[in-house]
Amino acid sequence: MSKIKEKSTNNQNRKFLSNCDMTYAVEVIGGRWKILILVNLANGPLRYSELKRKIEKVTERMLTLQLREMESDGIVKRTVFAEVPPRVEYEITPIGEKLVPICLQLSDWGTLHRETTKNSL
Amino acid sequence: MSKIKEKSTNNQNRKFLSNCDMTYAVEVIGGRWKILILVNLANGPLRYSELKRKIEKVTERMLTLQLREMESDGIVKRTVFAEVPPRVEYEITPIGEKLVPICLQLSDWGTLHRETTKNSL
DNA sequence: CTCATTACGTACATTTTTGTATGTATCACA
DNA sequence: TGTGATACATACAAAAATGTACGTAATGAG
Repeated sequence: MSKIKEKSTNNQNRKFLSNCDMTYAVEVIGGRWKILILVNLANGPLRYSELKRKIEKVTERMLTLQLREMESDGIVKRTVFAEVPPRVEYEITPIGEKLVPICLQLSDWGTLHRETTKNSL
Repeated sequence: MSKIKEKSTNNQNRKFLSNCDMTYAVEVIGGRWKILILVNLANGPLRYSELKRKIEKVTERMLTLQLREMESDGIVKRTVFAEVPPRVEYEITPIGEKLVPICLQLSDWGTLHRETTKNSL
């Protein structure tokens, strides 16, 4: 906003102003099941049915939908094996990996927040 | 899940299993306008109309709704001054502050992700 | 021949989120 | 007396997300 010469807080402000990337990131992980999927894949690839079992409450439809979105967002990779019965494996992509530590921080924050607010609210 | 003695990767798994906190955190920041509000408040308190001006596309209704939710989630504080015309200021709470750096990381990730995928997708 | 398994697809219903439009109280100022 | 500013509220509508129920192809096991 301010035109040209400014120092110290300017880097911060830059980031604040490029908020689209932030909103964008939240959209990418914002689905009801996406971060659960992400962290479940953090230990290595899993097939569809394994994911289904790990995330008990998700329906097949939702699991499929979220995986497809994550795939087209480039954070998971889908591999089909030509077998019968079918076998499909999902794994995190390198850029998806970079989300994992952030998710863990969110988890920590969530824990902290719960502990904090259970006393005050 | 596994009952008792396990070492190395166990801490990781613990975190992964406490995924509720993660989901919870995503819900807290998941509203369409919440992180924008958050980072706009990161430099100090703002009044309603100032927020409105900074986040141009938000409607008054949405701004109010999101602020109310953030208030009841304990990440922003609302202060009413008994003046006419009315004056209401919003500021981040200490625990809300702790979300800011995480949001910035998300922003960075978003930037990176865009740069990466614009070539490959 | 029948049944189970796997990884989905599809139609439809419900819920949640977001948006649009309009109204309101108070007071200062012209 | 009329107008503008502020920080909302409220009714209604549209859109997006999520859920429910059921179907499907291929094949090996019994």
